Amino acid sequence: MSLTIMALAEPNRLHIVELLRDGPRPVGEIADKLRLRQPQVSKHLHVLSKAGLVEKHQSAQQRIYNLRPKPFLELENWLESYRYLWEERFDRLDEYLVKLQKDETKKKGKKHG
Amino acid sequence: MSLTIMALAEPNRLHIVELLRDGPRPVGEIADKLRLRQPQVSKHLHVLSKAGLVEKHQSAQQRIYNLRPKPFLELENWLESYRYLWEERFDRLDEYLVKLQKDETKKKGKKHG
DNA sequence: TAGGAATATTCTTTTACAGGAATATATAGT
DNA sequence: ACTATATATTCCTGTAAAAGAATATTCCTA
Repeated sequence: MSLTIMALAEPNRLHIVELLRDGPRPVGEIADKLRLRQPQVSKHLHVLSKAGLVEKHQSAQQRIYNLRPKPFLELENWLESYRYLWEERFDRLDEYLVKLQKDETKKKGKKHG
Repeated sequence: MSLTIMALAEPNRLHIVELLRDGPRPVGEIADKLRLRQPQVSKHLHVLSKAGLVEKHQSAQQRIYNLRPKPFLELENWLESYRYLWEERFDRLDEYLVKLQKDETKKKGKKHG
């Protein structure tokens, strides 16, 4: 998870991933389409590879990179634990503020009594 | 999207977000639980705030931070465009390799004829 | 096996950004 | 007004990591 997010946080790497969403691509084509230098693309792909986001297949001199599902699936699972944020009817903030209010009332009561 | 991911990519910020998943928290409590210094927490919260991931509410001297749904929802939507990765029956890689194979065959044919 | 094409690696330089320390600001209570 | 508490801001420094440049490696073809 953390590795996945860190790999995706670099803008050019995110672009590469978004390009690969449309299908597998050799390094040179990625460099062309994104107007990056080949060595930087290779380096970014290396990082993405370490994070398990892409895999490499060889075809003559070319290296074809394509996305791997696992980290995306994991990201999706992680996100699920935040789904309550837009699905819950009432905010937890309200809850919290009401709780604070109550605690405050208690304190004052104690002091006086 | 890009902003969201970049904000989440810093480990301590991710921890903060995961802590806030359980409910709103004042700065000091975040610092305590994550064993971070207060100024760093404030700074991280500032970044998270700029990315729209958190909002701040005031209660006496305390500032209560809590998660905002929007960026999570957007992340979820973004992820949806990758869902084919684990839902599709056949790999796009196979497709691509077969295509390469065909192109190669064509080339050789041309040369000879 | 020489040469060319595609990609990877290495080394250096540059830059963004996280942390540390000190200080400033805001709010409440006395 | 003064003090304490909670948080924010500023300035400085160190460092990780991205880009640039040059070179190495791998593989195919003639």
